[in-house]
Amino acid sequence: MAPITVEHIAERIWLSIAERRLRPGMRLKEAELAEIFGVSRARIRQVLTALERDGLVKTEANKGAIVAEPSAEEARDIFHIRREVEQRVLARLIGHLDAEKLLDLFAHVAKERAANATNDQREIIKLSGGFHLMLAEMAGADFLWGLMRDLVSRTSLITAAFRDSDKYNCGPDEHEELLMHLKNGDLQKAQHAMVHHLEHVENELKLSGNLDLARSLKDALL
Amino acid sequence: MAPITVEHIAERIWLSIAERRLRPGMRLKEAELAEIFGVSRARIRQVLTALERDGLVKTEANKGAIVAEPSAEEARDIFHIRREVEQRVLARLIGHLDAEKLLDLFAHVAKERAANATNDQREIIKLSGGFHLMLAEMAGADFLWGLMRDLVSRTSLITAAFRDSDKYNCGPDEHEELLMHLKNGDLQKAQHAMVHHLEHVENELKLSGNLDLARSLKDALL
DNA sequence: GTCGACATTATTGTCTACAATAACGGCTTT
DNA sequence: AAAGCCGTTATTGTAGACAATAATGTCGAC
Repeated sequence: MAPITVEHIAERIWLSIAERRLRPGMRLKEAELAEIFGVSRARIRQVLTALERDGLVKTEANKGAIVAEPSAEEARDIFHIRREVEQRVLARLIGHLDAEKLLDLFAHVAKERAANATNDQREIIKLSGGFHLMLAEMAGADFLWGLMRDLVSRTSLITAAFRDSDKYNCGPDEHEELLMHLKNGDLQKAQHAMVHHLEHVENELKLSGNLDLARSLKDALL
Repeated sequence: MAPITVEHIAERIWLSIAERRLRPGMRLKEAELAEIFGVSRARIRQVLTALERDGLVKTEANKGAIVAEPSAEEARDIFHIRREVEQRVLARLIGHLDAEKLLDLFAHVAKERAANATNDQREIIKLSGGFHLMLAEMAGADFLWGLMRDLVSRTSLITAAFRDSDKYNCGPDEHEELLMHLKNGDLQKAQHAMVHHLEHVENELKLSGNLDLARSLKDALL
């Protein structure tokens, strides 16, 4: 049996948040999580600090951790910064790209397509974020990769919080279009496609209106 | 006496790195640090994960932590992203600014000036970074604030690694000029001043120089 | 009956001891 | 003598026990 690692647990929680099974504001008690995953509290503590770093949970001293409750303004900040980071990633990637990497990327998109066909939500979420992280990793820029991991996590949370439908769709088509431009070595078009892609995701969220799902108790009663 | 908190230790190490008393590549053994600061290893562990999040140290599984060794390319990435984030901070700040906050900001610059006058390096470092964090905090944007904390830390490291002179100078004059534009409510000029300020800092680095060896850990921290 | 102080309980924060792992040095072997 | 294997040692990873803190419920006074 595979060992239960910190990353494994963190991913599990991330997916639960992205799938809306864990809602913003929900409390995450250490002992409870330790019981569920069959590990010690020390391990859970590491998981929670990692999740906090990625903006998925918020912890307060002596009060424990809850699933983060992003505001609409924060969501816009995140998309704004993400736009810049992704463009930078592409600029750095252009120099490091070779045929093998391109093949890997296209293969990844193929997997996304397969997951979409079978409607496997969990897989779709993992692969959608994975595509963007893959670009950052191939760019060989550790700092940007770390930022992207953060931004992808936060985007998942935002999507879960502000999207109407249950579908999480960072579409394969737009990913593939992007790859075509990369294959042609056309940075500007690739960046443009990326920006368009992100705007597409952002525009499907209800960021302007009042958010109605999973607010805190006091907000719900006022 | 004040209790030794995690943040306190982290700041202490951050300052040592910024002052070049801890050099990139230097090993940070948990037991040693615990001894020096008179706390348990568990506490040190928290400190190291916090420092890793801010890009100041790099840890490898079962191999411990070392002071991070940023590359010149990474440095450029960091400055590039920081430029965007700072501009966003200013954009968000404009709406939240009032007379009291402006006074606090000017007071902060005055402190910077005082520290410069007495040539108190440690204070200069703290205040220089603090100014930028103050802007982010006043903007009321948690996400951007977190990013800025990260970026300020990394900038300190970069400055320590790639700068010739021992002076760390995020000048008060340029900070004050920025504040004047904010006071006038002129976002564009403020952003322009910020970009210029950051370029100024970046241009004083030499991105080909490399680093030399390490002294003892105790000496670096005392 | 309501407000406030106090005791109780639940939860997080910290420390110490133990286990696992990787670096180091000596030994054997060719 | 050099290279590779193996045992020792140093260092990190993990777990469980204990302490501190905040939330909750209860009792008493006005």
